[in-house]
Amino acid sequence: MLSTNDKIKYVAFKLFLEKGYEATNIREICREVGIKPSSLYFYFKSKQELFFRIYDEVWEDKIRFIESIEDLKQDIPPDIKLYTLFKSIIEYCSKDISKQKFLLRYHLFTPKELMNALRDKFKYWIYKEDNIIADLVKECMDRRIIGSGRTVADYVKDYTRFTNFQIVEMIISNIKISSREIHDLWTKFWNSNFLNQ
Amino acid sequence: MLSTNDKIKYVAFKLFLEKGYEATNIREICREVGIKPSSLYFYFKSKQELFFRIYDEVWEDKIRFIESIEDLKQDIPPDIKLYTLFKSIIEYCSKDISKQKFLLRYHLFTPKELMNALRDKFKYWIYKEDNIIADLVKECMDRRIIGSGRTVADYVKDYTRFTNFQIVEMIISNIKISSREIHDLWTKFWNSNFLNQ
DNA sequence: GTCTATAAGAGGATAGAC
DNA sequence: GTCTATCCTCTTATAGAC
Repeated sequence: MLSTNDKIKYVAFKLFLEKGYEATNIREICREVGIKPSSLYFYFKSKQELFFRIYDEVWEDKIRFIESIEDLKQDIPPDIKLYTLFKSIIEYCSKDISKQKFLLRYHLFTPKELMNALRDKFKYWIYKEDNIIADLVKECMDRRIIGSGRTVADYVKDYTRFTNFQIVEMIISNIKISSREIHDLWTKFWNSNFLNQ
Repeated sequence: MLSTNDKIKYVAFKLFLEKGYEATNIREICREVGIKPSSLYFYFKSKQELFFRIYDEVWEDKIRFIESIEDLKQDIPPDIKLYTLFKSIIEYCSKDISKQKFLLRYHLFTPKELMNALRDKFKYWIYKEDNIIADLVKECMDRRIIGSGRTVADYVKDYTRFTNFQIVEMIISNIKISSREIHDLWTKFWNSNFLNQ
């Protein structure tokens, strides 16, 4: 059973995703939750605060998932770890694409009144995600698995670009990527972008 | 010098793209145009009508561009025409990506009150675009340039999917695709999806 | 914690003068 | 064609009772 606080966030997330921030109003959220608007303001001091709490939790969930991947903590070659990370993220998104669609919506079409705060938050979370990837890339370079002619940042950029693109494809086409496809996509990507450079 | 009608559409397009339909209000459009709200209602009977007129014009512009490509009317092999069409569309989008970003926004995150009408309009325009591609695909099959093991519709789907994804990549990454890249992308796509099937 | 009641303003749209 | 003035509804948010 969800607490009132969680119910509000659950309903608001759904409406912010489907209808967008501006078109979603407090009354509708409250109607679906089964409370009066004044009660919502007991939990969240404004519509903006409600939105940002949800936004942060979407990212928190993703980062926590990545940090919980057991294989990344084991003594495994770092290139295998990069593949495992990619595969895990795609599987995480396949299970429930709505969180990624939410992020895409607000990164691509940010409401003006959320712009400044959202840009800072985005930077913060991307930095966290990039650092995890950068550590693995560094290890690959140290062990000479990939060339040192490019910077770590370049490799990280290619990796996140590749991963994000698969996510966007899943959102737009509304299809899931099979294990076989994940493997094929990775092989193509790894051979053309990371090896022999 | 733009007419008042065109000025309204120009300003409204910009705001509908950047702020979204719900967050854009008539008063703001009128302020930027330099008229009073009641004057806008002389040209457009509602906010929805204004939006749909803009939406249709964005598609009209794209279809008119495609129909104006001289090479598609010449006596050239149909596979070369398919490449020319792809190349032309990417160049058309490179010149001004905002129209495609507008379409992506409203196809991916459609305001509820526009949903039904927009779905019908979308079907109408996609049908037009697909027919142009289907004609070229049919010619390729007739001349045995591509295999007949798949339906025309399958080929068309692959083609539009491929093209649209390059457009989405341009929108999200905010970069343009060079002539060289257009050619390489096409070769890869053609060899893996159209030949020997 | 949840309610009723309401403030204060912004929204789309219209009537009718010029 | 463009204006002034205004209608009516919806919006976020708050005050204060229980």
